[in-house]
Amino acid sequence: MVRSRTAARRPLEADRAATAPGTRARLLEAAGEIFAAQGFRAATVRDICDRAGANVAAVHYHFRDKGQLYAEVLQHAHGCALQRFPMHAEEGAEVSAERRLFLFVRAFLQRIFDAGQPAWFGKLIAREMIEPTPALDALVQSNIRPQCVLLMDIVRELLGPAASDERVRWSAGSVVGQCVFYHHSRPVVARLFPEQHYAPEDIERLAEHIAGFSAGALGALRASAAGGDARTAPAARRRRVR
Amino acid sequence: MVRSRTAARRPLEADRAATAPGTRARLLEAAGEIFAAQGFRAATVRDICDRAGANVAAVHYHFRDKGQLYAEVLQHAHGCALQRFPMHAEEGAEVSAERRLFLFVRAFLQRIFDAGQPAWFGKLIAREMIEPTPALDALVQSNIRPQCVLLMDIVRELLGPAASDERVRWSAGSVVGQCVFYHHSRPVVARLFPEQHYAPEDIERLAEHIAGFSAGALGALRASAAGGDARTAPAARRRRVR
DNA sequence: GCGCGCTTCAAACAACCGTTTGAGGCGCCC
DNA sequence: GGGCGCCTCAAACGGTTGTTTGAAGCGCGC
Repeated sequence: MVRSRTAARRPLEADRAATAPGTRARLLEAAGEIFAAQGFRAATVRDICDRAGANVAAVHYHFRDKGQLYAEVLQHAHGCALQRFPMHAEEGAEVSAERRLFLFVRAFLQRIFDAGQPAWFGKLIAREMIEPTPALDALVQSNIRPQCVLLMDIVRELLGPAASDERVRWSAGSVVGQCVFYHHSRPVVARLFPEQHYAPEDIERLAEHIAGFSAGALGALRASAAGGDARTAPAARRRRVR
Repeated sequence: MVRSRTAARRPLEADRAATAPGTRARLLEAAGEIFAAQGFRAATVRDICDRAGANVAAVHYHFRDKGQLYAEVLQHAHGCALQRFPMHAEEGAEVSAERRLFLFVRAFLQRIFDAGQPAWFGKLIAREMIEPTPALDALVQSNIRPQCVLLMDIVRELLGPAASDERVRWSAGSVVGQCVFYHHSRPVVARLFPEQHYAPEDIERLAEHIAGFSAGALGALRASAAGGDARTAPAARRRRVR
């Protein structure tokens, strides 16, 4: 059978990756989905090539082998996620710390549960958590660390100046932990609570809960650190979030 | 070659699992380590049997197949972790909800970060999260769900009777999410905060933070749900945890 | 037209995996 | 002691996997 061919009208000296939806690009896309869904070992090059509409030998031709294909998929996914999710929230001028916390949480959830193009990026990262590869170091430095300091600034403001670095760090972990929980532990959550869904409006309400939960906790910690509750520090007063 | 045999002096009607360090028990132990280290798919029954000092056919004999072996490993591991770190640390009679929350969190962390015998338990669970196997259904029903309702009872008590089921569910998720975060995202946390360690005393302090963070949040949610903070409901008053 | 790279193809190769088989060892009880 | 379960063993059976092969398709410059 002959597949419709749209490809390969290009000068000799051009880089392979430069052509539009060539076999190589389709392989990268298909491999990303299948690696994310099945893991490196369980994914088969035959499945990948089938989905990409390519021959089995194409993997050996365009990439050296299955391992090299996986490495390039990781870098490709990293690049996609970087340009798709810039870290700054587009809100004007002065915003309260509570509001910024909510914005951070909502954006975090939206990225994680994004059903768009690189939906498999989050899963690839989750797999890196269990079996880290050398590619993780670069990802943490360039992508994750800036988000981390952004959150820690918000948390420190809500905790007040008396909070220790360890307290700030742990509290930031508490916020992020709540966010990633519903993604990383989704199989268990789905079995315990089938009524939980992840449509955009569900994400919005979940973000409100997590931000409200965390703001309440940070306010309480600030108050209790300020010496019992004999005199509640000014910014420790609880406010309705949103 | 003949291995030293200490096994198999038992009446006919006895359950197989009752004998001491028989082939079956050695298989469970070896399979746990290898499944945790390599994942279900990547682990081979030949590796497992080699480490257990057993024949390849032993898996088919004692368990039906590789999948059944994995399922029993999961339940065995969780059972070990549960009885190794029970939540009720020989504490008498009446315990406050805050105290029970702390006990729950600490036991949860201890099970996950335990460096002792079933150290691979946490890794097995983490793998199930991103790559669920059919064995997960049974584990959730028989082992995880009871823990879940236990936590939800504590959370509901701290949230007060006015809390909706959804609020209780999400708040329980917030507590568990904080706990699993440091384990599941350990590669990232280690790169961001190399100073974070997980010795028993670190676990203790981390448990205090998570329980305090959560108790503060639940108290704040209870107060804000009770109509602003014009009149704080009796049990909504924040108490020092521990 | 013709040779020349670049790319794709079907088919096969070699290795490995989970599972099964059938024979036998071993302790136990009648 | 002889039959009977329980358990273990080496060996092989299909099936699947990643990889390789050699031939062919195709555009392009001469």
